[in-house]
Amino acid sequence: MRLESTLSAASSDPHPPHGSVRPGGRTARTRAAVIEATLDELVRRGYDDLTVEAVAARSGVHKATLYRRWSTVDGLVSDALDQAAEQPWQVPDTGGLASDLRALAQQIATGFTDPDHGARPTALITAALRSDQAAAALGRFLRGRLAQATPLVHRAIDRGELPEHTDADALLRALAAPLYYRLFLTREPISADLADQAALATLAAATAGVFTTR
Amino acid sequence: MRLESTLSAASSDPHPPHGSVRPGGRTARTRAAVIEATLDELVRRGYDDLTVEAVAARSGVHKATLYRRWSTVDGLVSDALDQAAEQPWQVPDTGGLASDLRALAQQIATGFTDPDHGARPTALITAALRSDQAAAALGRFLRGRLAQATPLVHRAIDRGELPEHTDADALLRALAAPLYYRLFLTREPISADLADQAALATLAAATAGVFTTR
DNA sequence: ATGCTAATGCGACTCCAGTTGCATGAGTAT
DNA sequence: ATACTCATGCAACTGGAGTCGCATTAGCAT
Repeated sequence: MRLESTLSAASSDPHPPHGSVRPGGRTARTRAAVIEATLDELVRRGYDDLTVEAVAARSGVHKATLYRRWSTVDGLVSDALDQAAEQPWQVPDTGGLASDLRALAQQIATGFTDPDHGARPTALITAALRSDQAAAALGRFLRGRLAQATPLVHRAIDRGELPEHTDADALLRALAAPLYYRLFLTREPISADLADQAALATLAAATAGVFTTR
Repeated sequence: MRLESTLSAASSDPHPPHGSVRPGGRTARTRAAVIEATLDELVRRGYDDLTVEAVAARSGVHKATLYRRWSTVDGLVSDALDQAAEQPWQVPDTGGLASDLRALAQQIATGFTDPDHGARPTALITAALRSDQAAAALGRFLRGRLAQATPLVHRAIDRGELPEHTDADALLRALAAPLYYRLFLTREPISADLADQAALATLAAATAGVFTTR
């Protein structure tokens, strides 16, 4: 099948693949197709049935190519996570700490529970816990998100809503932990109420000075 | 007409649970040896290299027997978790909520970080996240522990340290979540300070009434 | 456009996890 | 103690994941 008159729309991908010597159109298209197929397979069949051959079949990329570039299914999941980490993220900025925390908690919760778009993130993180390599990628992803959210805390400190030496990382982890704990460790459903509860609990602890350093 | 067909069908579970028809000496010994070998392998080689054949070799139980009773390595991990859940657990009771929470958080933290005995629990839970079946066993384990700890909260309510309608489950999850989050999701080391912080944060939120129902 | 080379396609091959049918041994009932 | 049944040992077999050498295609430079 020839693509001579191709618009090479995929070549506008602002995220060139890893250390490829030839980051041109085909390589990028291959990566996009493979990640897409990986996520599809994850959502439809689950990690247990995620096989390199299935991804090869769905993506139209040959099995040997997948093994050469990603080695294993762990590599596929890791790369999908790294790509997710590259996506920009809009952190809430409502003008007040309480509403910011609430919005952030809701954002996290709906990101995984939204009936339309929640399946992929959920499947991806569940899958990430299934190998050391992908777990490392998950760690990178979560730390990246955390770093993007710290301004939220610093704004609150500047407004005088939080003690001077509040540890932004500790606060944000405290907010996210209960949600992730239930989603991926106990695998219980979470509700909007739980997200609000996490926001309120974090707010109470933070204003009490629990997250201040020294 | 075949009368025996219904009877035999009912009794022909290819993977009988531990309440076997013949729970006598050998079966129990086999299970103990296999779980022991599974934990050993998990700690020494990790889940990635946990293979049924390795457990068979270490336990001295034949490979086919393992496949018959546990099906896969997931089953081995699940059974190890179920056995862990059967172990009794001593919940702190120091006479005060603050010290109870602190002791509980420390107990959880040291349970995974103690250089002598922390490796097995850590390896076991990490492994449990690697299959749906074992994750279900982990859920059972965590919910069981939770249920055992609720009296701690009820004692505090009786002492007047917490609001009347405080949700014990919500409070205890809030205490444990940050620790598990870091141990098994971001895979960061945890310290005694973090455990204290979790206890203090939970205390602040609980006394503020965040965990009250209705 | 031409040639060079990285990236991918292709199919056969290897190897080991997992299965199966039968033999043997341990537990239990009578 | 005897017989019966379930659990385990045993070894051959199967299937598919993963590998390899070579052919083909597409990116990039001149």
